Amino acid sequence: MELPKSYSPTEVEDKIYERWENSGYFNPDNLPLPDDAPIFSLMMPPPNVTGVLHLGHALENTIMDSEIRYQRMRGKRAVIVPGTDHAAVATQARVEKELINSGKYKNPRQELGREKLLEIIREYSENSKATILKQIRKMGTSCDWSRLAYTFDEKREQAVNEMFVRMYNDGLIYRGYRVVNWSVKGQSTLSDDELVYEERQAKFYTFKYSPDFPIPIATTRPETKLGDTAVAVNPDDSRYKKYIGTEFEVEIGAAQPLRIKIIADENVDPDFGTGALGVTPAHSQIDFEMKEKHNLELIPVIDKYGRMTERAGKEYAGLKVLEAREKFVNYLKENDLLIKEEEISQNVGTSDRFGDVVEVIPMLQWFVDVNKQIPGRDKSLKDLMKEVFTTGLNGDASQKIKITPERFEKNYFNWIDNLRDWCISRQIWWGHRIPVWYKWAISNFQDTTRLPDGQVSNENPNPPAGGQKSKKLDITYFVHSATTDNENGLRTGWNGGEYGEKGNKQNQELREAIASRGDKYDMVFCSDLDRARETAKVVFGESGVEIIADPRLRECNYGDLNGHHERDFNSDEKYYIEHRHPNGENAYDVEKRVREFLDEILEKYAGKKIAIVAHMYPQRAIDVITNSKTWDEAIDSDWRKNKAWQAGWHYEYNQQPKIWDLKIYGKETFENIKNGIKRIETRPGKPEGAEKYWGDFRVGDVVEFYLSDEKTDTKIYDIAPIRKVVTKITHYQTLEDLFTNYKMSDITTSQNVEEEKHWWQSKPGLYERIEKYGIWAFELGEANGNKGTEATNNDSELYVGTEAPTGEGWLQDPDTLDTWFSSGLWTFSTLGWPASAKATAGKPEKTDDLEKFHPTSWMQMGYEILFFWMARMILMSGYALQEIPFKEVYIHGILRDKNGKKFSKSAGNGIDPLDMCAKYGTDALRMSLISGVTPGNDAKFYEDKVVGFRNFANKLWNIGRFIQLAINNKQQTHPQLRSDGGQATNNSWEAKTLADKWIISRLNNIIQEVTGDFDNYRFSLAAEKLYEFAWHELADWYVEIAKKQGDGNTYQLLTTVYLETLKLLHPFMPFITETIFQSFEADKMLMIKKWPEIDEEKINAQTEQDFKALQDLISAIRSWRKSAQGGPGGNVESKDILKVQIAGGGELVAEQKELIDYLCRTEIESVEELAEFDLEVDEMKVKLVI
RNA sequence: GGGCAGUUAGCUCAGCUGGUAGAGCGCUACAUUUACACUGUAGAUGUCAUAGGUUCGAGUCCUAUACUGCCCACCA
Repeated sequence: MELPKSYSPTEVEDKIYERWENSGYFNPDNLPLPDDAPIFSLMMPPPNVTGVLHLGHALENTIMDSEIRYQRMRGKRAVIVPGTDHAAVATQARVEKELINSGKYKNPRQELGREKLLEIIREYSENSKATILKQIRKMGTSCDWSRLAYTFDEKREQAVNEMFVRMYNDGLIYRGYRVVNWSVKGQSTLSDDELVYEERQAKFYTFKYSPDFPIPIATTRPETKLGDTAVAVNPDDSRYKKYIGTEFEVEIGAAQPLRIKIIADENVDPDFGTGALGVTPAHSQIDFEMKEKHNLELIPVIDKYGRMTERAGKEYAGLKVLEAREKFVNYLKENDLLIKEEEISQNVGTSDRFGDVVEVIPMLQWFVDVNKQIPGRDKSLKDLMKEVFTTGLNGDASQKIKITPERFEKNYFNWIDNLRDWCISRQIWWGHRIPVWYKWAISNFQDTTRLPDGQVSNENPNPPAGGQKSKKLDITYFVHSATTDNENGLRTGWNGGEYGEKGNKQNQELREAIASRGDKYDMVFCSDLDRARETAKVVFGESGVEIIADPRLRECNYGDLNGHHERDFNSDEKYYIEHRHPNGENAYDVEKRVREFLDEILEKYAGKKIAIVAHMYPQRAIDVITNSKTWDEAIDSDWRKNKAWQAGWHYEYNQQPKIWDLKIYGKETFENIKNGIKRIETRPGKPEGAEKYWGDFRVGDVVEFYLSDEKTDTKIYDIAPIRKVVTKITHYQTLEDLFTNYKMSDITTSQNVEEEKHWWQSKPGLYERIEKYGIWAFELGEANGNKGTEATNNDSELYVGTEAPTGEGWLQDPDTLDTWFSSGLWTFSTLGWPASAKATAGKPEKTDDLEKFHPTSWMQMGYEILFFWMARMILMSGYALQEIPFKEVYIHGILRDKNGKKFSKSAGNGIDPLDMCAKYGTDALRMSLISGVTPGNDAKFYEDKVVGFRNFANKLWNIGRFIQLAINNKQQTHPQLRSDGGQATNNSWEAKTLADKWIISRLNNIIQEVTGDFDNYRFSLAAEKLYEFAWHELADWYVEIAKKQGDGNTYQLLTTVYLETLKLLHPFMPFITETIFQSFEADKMLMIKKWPEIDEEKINAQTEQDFKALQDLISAIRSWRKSAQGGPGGNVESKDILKVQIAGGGELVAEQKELIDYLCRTEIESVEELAEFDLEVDEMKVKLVI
C-alpha cells in the first residue's frame, strides 16, 4: 500500500480506532498471552458528566493510554476500565444554572419538583455522557468498553448502598446534629474540602455584650453573637484569668438573655483581637468543638435560608444576615457598647459550585467518623489512610502505595492531620439516595423549597414514590391588636373589639409589615372571639382572602390549670390566667383542641400558607406542638415584648411526633420494655428546675429509652436504645387512685400499691411531689414496624439497608450522598463489588475481576483532587477490602493557557481538544500534552506546540513513504525487498558500514533509555528522546546516508530501525504508528506487538563516538562552505575540491570519504593529519580537530 | 503561621543518581533537492535568581535570602 504525500489524520483515525476495537484486544481477556501473564490494571478517572471533555481530560487520557499501551506491548494483561461520574452537585448546579439562564425558570427545584428536575438532569447527563465516551474514543484511549461503568448506574448503586450499610453497621457512619457548611443558594451541605476561600475586606468589630461585662470581644460576624453562650480566653491570660468559670447573663436583644460562661481554652491566642473569643457554638466549627468540650448551650440564630431565627430575637427574626448585622451594630452603637471598628481582610469560605458565601449552621446530617476504631481492627479510618504510605496497609509492606512525585505524600499527611468527620449527606437531588428509611419522618424530611428571597412554595415537590404524600402547613401566627378594653387593662375576651388609638396603630403596623414582606396567605383563621375576628378582618379583609373563625383557637376557657404550672396560679397577670370557670380547661386542653384544629386543616389544606389571628394561649400551644417545647418554655417567651402583631410567629406543622430520650436504670426494666411487656411508666409531677417530667409527654410522642449506669449516670452505648410510642396518658392524684384504676398484672415494676409506695417513699423528694402533684401513668405501644438491619437494634425507627424495607409508611431519606462517596469505591465497584447481596461486613467477597485486577496497578490524577478522591479511595478500599486501591499513583499538574491562567469557560480561554485533534491530529495533540511536562507540575498549553508535533508526525510519515518508494524502486534489483508482505522486517540485514552500526547502536540506546523512562514515568523525556532520535538521527542522517548506500541490505536495516521506532512511539502516537505499521505489515497490529528488546551488544560507544566525529566534520565542512562562499547564489552545482587538514581521526575521514563527499557535495582531495588544532579556514582547506 | 513547588536562551520549558549548559518555538542567512516547505543546511543567543558552603568538580547536594505560584491552617 502506498502512502499519500502527507499524513492526514482525520482520514485514518476513526478507522484505526474501529480496527482496534473490533480486534477485541482492548479487553485483556482476549489478549494472546499465556495464562500467567502479569496483570496491569488501571481505572480511568471518570470524567464528570457535566459537559464535554476538556484539555485536562485529554491530558489524562494521553497519560493513561500511553502507560497502558506500553504495558500491553510489554506483554502484560493490560486493561483500562472506562467510566463516567454523575458528579452530583456539579451536574445539578450546572443544569439548574442553564435552566435559570434559559429564562424559563426562576427556581427550577421549586417549579419542577424532584422527579421532573431529575428527569432533565438525567437527560442532560446522558447526552453529556454519550459525547464524552465518543471523545474518549477520539483521543485513542484503549479502554475495555465491555467493562464500561458509571458511578450512577445500578451496579454502582448497589456498591454504594452496600458500603453505606456496612459502615453504618460498623458504627462508622452516624447521624448527628452538628455544625456543617451550608450553601444558602444551593440549599445543601458541603464538605470542608469543597469550600473555596476568597479573600475579602471585612469589618472587625470590638464590643462588649453589656456595659458591665468585663471582657470585650471582637468579631467580623456580630449578628452571630446573638447566639453566643461563652467567652473563651487563654488559661494563662492574666487579664481574664479571674473570670474563668464565672457566668454572666446579658441582654443583647436575643429571644432570651444570653448566659455567657467564661471558659479557658488553650487555642485562644491572647494577642489576637481582644484576646477573648465570643463562642458561638451554632455557627462556627471551632466554637462547636468548644461546646462539646465545655458542655455549652447551642443557640442557632441563622436558619438555612440565611435568615435570622426566632432565637435571635423578635427584632431580628426573619432578617437577612447582613441586615441583622447592620441592626446589631447599630444597637451596639446606640448603647455605647461598640469599642472599635476596623477594616481587615479575611478569608471567607464560599461554595465553588453555587458561588455564595457558605454559612456554618447546626443540622442533623450523616457523617463518616474518621476517628472511631473500625470494629475488629485496631485502627480508625484515619489511621488506615496514613498507614498505606508508611508501613503499608495492616503493616504489610506489599500494600504500600507509591506516589509520583513523592512530595505529595507530605501534602497528604498534612491534610489527614486536619481531617474532621466527613459530612456525606447532601440536600441536592442528583445523586445516590441515602439508603435509610424513616418510619416517623413522613413529613419531617420533606423538601422545603422556601427560597433565600423568602418566597415559599407549599407544593411538596417530592411526593414519596408509592408512599404517603407528606403534609405540611406553613403557619404565621398573629396576636390580635389591642382593643380599648385591653388598653384599660381589662381582660374581657368575650366583649367586642373596639380599637382605640393603640389598636388602630397596631393594625396599621401589621398591615404594613405584611405588605412590605409581600406575604400572601391562602387562608386566614381566627378564633371566634370578637377581637380576633376584628383584627383578622381589618388586617386581611381587603386582600380578599377567606377568613374562617374557629372556636378551637380561643383563649382558654379560663379553666383550672390543675397544678401543672404553679406560676400560673400566682395570678400576677403576667399570663392572663384567671379562674372564672371552675370546670374550664387547662393548658393541655388548649393544646389538645389546637392540635385537633391543626390536624383538621392539615388534612384539608396541606401545603397551604395560612395566617392565624388569635390570642396568646393558642399560640403557645402551637409553639409547644411544633417546636417540641414544654409549656414552661412556651410561657417563658414573653410575647408582648416581641411585638407579635408585627413580625408574626412562623411555624411549620407537619404532624411529626416528638422523640424524647429517657434514661432507664436497671437492665431488667429495660429488657421488659424492649420485650413488649405491657407496662405503665409512672412518674411524679415536676421537680423544681429538673429536666423533663412525664407531664411533658403527649399521646403519639415517641420515647427513646436508654439504659444508663446508675453510678455514673451515663448512657450505656452497647445497648441500643429502644423506642415506644405513648398511647395513653392519665394523671392520678394519688398512688391509690392509680392502683385502683389499673389491674396489678399490667404493672411490672411493682406488685401492689404498698410495694410501689415503698419505692417512692425511699426517695423523699419524689414522694413529696407525688403527694403534692399526683402521678402520671403512661401506656406505651410499639413504635411501628421498625426493623433495622441485623447489626442495628430492632427498635430503631430508622431502617438502613441496601433495599427499601417492606411495609407501609416508610419514607426514604430525601438526601443524597456526597459524590465522592461513590467515587471512593471506583477501583472496586467497577470490578463487580459487592459480589452478592449476601456479602457480609468485614469479609471481602471477590468476583473474578476483583480477584484479578485489584488492587489496581496504577492510577493517575491531578493534584487538585488528591484529597477529594485519592484519600477517599484509600479509605473505602482499605475499609471494605482491606486492600490498597492502587499500587502506584502518578500525579500530574493542571494545564494552563499560554499566560499561565487556568482554562475556564468564564475566562473565555477554553480550548476544545477535539478542535486540536481535527486540526493537527490526535497524535500531535497527545505528544504536545506529554512532552515538556513534569509530574506534579503545571504546564502551559499553546497551539504552536501542537503544530510542532503535527510536523513531526508528517516527518515520521514521510520516512515511511521514502522507504516504501525506495523499496518499490529497488524491487527489480533486490527482489527480497517487498513493502507489503512482511518480509521487509525479516531482520535479514547486517550492519556493515559505520553508519549502519551507528544507527543500530543508537536504536538500542534509545530502546534502553525509553524503556527506563517509561518504567519511571518520565513520559516527557521518553517522548522527547524519540522525537530527537526519529527526526534528527534517523531521518536527518541515516535516511540521507541510506540514499548513498542504496543497497538492499541498507533498506532492510532502515526498515527495521524505522519499525522499531514506530513501536517505541506507539504509546504516544498510536494512530499514525499503527497506520504506517499496517502499511508495511498489513496483517499485523502494532498495538499488540512486542515492545522492542534491547540488544546491549549492539550498543557501541566507539562507533557512536566515531560517527559523532564524522558528523562534526561534515557540519564543519558545510559551515565552512557557507562562510567561504558567503551570500546567496553560492555555487552548488560544482563540487568543491577539498584538502582536509585534521588533528586526529584522519583514518576515519579517509574511510568515510565517499560519504562525506556525498553529504557535503565536495570532493576531498587529500587528508592531512596535523598535530595541533588550528581552526583557520582557507579557500580549499578545512582544518579541524577531532 | 505551616508546608510544597518554581526562578536555566527573546518565549515555553527539559536537564533522572553531581562530570565541558539542552530542546521546541521564535530570530538570521542560504537552499526550490528525486520522503517531507508540515522541508533542509548553517548560525546567533545563558555569570543556570542571589549569597555562602560541601566537593578535584555544583544548574544538580547543603544553608540562608529574595521574588513568583500553589496547598493547608488561622481568620474570635
